Amino acid sequence: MGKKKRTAIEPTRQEDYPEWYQQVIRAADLAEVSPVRGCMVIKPWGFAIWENMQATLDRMFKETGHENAYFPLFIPMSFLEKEAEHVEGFAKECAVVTHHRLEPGPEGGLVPAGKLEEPLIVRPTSETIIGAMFAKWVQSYRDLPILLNQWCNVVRWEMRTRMFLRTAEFLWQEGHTVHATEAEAREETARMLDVYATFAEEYMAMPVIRGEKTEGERFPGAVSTYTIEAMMQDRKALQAGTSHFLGQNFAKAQEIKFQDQHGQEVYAWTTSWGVSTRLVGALIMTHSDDDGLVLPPKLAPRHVVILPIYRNDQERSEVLPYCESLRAELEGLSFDGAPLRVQLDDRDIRGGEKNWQHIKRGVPLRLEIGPKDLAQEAVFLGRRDTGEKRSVPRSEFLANVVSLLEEIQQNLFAQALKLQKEHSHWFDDWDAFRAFFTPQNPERPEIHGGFAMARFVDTPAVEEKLKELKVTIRCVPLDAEPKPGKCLFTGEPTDRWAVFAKAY
RNA sequence: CGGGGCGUAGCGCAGCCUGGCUAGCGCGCCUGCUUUGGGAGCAGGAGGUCGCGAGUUCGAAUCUCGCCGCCCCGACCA
Repeated sequence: MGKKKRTAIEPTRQEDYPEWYQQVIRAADLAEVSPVRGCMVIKPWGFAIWENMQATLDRMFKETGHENAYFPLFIPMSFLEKEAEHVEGFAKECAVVTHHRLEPGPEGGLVPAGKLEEPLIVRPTSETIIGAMFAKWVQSYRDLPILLNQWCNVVRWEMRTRMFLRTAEFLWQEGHTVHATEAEAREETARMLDVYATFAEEYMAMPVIRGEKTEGERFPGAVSTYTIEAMMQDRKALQAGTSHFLGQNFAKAQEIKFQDQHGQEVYAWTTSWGVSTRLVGALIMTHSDDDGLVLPPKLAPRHVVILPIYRNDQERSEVLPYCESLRAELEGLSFDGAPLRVQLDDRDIRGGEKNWQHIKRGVPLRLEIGPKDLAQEAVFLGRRDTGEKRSVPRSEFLANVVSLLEEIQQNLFAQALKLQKEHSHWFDDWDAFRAFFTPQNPERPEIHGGFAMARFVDTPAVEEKLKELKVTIRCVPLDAEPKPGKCLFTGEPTDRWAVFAKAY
């Protein structure tokens, strides 16, 4: 009779969004903080989601002509120093290795010994080390393009960390390519942004805005940075992937040059692009609800979990074979080009508890199978995204399960798109813009704001003004039609406009 | 790195201000019985260097100082 329905996650999103996020991760058993400052342990369920992301992206990279390779974790400090903007961008957050040995200390314990002649940086990104290799590999226009990708970990010594969204060490992929012409490199940059956007929308069911970063938000050393931006359920923006056109900046810094068709020695054009385990955080904040994680079927480690219900050995001996055969039939079906991922969970714990575990972990479909279902040749189906529960004839379920998963995938996308649209507005008026981003209760800010679209001129003055509101320019959408008028912040005439939001 | 909060059993917390029996409570865990279509009930039980280190004191979870970690806000960033 409580006025509030009990939710699996407390607090709810409305009550305390950041805490809700932490609790979802715990309840779904995705990850834990580790004894190492700023670093997380990704647990099997969380890692399985990442593996599914990896598998799909890896296939997409290969379909676009890329090959995987691996470069060292350690980068000589002098490499990082080569590109001025690049150094400045990363210098503040680098882990530095200075010794190569440990010796017993004077009062027990160990002390570093064997000082390195040149300190090594634990890679925050690999432009420089890969560029050094590119310089060796590229001599002729016939060597180009080189299209590489690596899956690895990187370290950025962050002041403030959040599980999946920002940790000192994280997993990612970084693509690095070299091209003979600017046009080709630009095309590559655009192609990979498109791969990311497609992945986000079709696999993560997460609508994104494709856009270009302004000067202040650009990758250190890049000529242009492109991004996909997604809206989380607290209406903050999350940069979910970036693709950089590096121009000849790194080529010049690292002497990546070749002889073209005319025998002229020229600098090459490079790109880089990456997505990280941050995508898991994006996934959580896009779809999950007050009962825990909600997973889009295409990335769910399990599509269907079968929960046998029985009271005694007699019933058990009848129910289990029914479940087994159901599993076998389900595994014979295919969804998104692979066999259905099915779990038969016959652990000896209470049904209610077990059921909730799978709800909290976001399994798209649950089948509760007891004697009644056997008698009716039916399954009792629970659907995670809508919460709907109903009995369905077994044959009908088997005939429809694949399209049902498709429907869930579509539904999650539609819901997320609806949220994004509802909280995206055009602004011509500074006061309205400010009101949009000002919480009602500054002590304990409620969920507010969203994506604001407005005209602007790309100057530091604008970014200063935005700082007061804790708002950033997310991007200039790629499909932005020029809209002549005045800059919302400075009043100067302009036809450029951008998406503004509070961001992670 | 600046401001704020927190750190007591696996999780969530009380106790601290005003130092003093054996450090409690809820959930979870183990055992038994009863249950069983829905996050079970009863009984019994296990589990704690009270974040770490110094200090004050006859005596510290409690007071003082230092350090570490986590969370929130800021600066910075994927």
